[in-house]
Amino acid sequence: MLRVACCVTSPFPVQSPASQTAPTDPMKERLITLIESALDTLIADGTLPADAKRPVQIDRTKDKSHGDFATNIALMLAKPAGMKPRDLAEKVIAALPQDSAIAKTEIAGPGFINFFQASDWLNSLLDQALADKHLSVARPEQPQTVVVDYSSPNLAKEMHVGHLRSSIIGDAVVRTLEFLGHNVVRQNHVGDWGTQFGMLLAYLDEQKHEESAAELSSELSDLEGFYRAAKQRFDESEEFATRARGLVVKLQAHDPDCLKLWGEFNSISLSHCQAVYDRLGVSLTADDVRGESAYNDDLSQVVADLDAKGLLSEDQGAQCVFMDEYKNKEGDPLPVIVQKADGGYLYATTDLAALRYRANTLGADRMLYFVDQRQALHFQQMFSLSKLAGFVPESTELSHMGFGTMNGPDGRPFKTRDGGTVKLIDLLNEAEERAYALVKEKNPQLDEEELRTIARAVGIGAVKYADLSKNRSSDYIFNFDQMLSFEGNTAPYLLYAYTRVASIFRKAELDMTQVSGEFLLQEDAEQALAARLVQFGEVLQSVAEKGLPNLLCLYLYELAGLFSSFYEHCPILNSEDEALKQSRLKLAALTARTLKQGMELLGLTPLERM
RNA sequence: GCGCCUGUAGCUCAACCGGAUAGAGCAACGGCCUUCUAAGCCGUCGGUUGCAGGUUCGAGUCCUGCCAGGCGUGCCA
Repeated sequence: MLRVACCVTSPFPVQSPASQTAPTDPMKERLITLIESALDTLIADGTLPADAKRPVQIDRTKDKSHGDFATNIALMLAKPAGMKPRDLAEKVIAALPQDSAIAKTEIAGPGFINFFQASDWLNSLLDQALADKHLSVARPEQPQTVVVDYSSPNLAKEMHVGHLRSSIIGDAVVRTLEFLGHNVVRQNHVGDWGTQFGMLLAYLDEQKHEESAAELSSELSDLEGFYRAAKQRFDESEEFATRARGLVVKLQAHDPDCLKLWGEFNSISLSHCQAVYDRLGVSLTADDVRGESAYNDDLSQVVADLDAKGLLSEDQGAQCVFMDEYKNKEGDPLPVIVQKADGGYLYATTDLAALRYRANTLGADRMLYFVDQRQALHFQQMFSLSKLAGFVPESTELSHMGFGTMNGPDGRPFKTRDGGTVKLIDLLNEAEERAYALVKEKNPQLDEEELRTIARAVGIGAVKYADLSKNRSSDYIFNFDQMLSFEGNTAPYLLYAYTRVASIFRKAELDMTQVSGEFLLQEDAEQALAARLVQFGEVLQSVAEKGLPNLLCLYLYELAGLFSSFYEHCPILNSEDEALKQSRLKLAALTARTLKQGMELLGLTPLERM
């Protein structure tokens, strides 16, 4: 694997322009403005010292009895003001300008100020979202160009479960960034170069003398088997291994025969990858492929430029850059080796070239790398060095969105019974088969074609959601049964919630856009659902900033749960009051659209029935 | 040795910049289908947040020291 698996805390923090221009929740912004105004008043009348001002923190409350929003500002300023927190809170409230969005304020606990939002205000937010194709999700004031490096399989091998996380999580973040209005450039940095390739070409060359072209072609279609055979030769024969290493150098020297062999691998292997992407619903295409080899011509220049900057030094025959921040086990400076003693270039050299390309040619404001956590040190070094060398502007945000290792139920790295890697395609087949059996059992009356369509959405969705719903940074326990249980916090739960809404509109013979009237939110279930609906944009913003799709999963799961509760407790079509019926239809319609949009951003396929 | 990550209910995971009574799902147990899809809803049970200190009005969250596991640490990617 090349760049298989979260979020690492870099010792060299990079600025996040995203967070500076981020549109937050409109209600929070409004409250912050009001509170700041109140603080100014208190400073002016001498209640607070002039230097007491600090960022106002507004949180959504967890408990409804605490209202909708809360601020701890009185607790923060109690000491500088020399007042008891609750007394200060009282002053703050008294100094708050009138605002129609707020129905009530209260002091609670040690000195929190709780805000209860006015129902008119909430209703107007809901109506705005309903009237907007973009669901009232704010667009950035200044869209960024975000280059996202994800999936990036090794073309020398078949894709396996280790590639799931990067591909799926990366794709969800990419979709979210695009929806928000950023300019996203996908980069599939496939491994089409390097030592492993030398081994394969050496083996291919060997086989050419022993097999017909037809046999060879057939053998190549099973890349996995081909790779194993080559690896075996490599491990067993020193002579073969030497030849393999030599071929890497020949490749780098653009030897025509080598290049021809190499081209055969690429086209076959890429077609396998594309089939998996299509099946998985990952939005990558051939246009997004820019493999390691694409930077070959620039590698010598990278080294020369490092030299020109005075960063390069030779050590034991290799061309290295030493940075003070990085030490080895003896406490001596740790090098980044950019050219081996034999003249060959390395992974690091390629990544530096890629960083420069992405900054200069692609014009990246931000670069995200969805790559295995184990490569954290490598990326820290690359990020530091690329800025030190001036390959990337200081202002560019560079983030390694690392993720944990894929483990089996035993907590050990995930393998098949015989110790091999699990092919992605096998996993997807299994998921669809299980889903098919379940769908058929629940809805035997559906025709075959629809059964298959549903099984695909449910099965593939379950696999993706299992991964998306977990925090990127922790190791991942891969469990077939859990992944495909289809109960609880799973993709089918979200899909099901959506079909329930769709079913209502089907039954009523209404289009989801054919809703009117005013919101009348009386029941707890209605209010809770409504309050959650207006938080969609805020959640998407977090996903885009942090690269954590599990936040969107959590939101959608809670939204679906709140809808289910509403659905059970509040009759919609059977409502006796026509105005109430219209209000509930509107709530259902907005829920449906939010769920659908959210699922699409996760790369799930919403279904009208299941 | 040094560095990074992880440790929360029996299991899998949440917990927004330090905030109020640490939440879900699975499993277990008990209710709810003549009424919009029961892949659902409602409820019960389940916790010394690895351990010990510290900072704070307030700590799962921040600091220090331990313990356990994983990963990384010069010519692989």
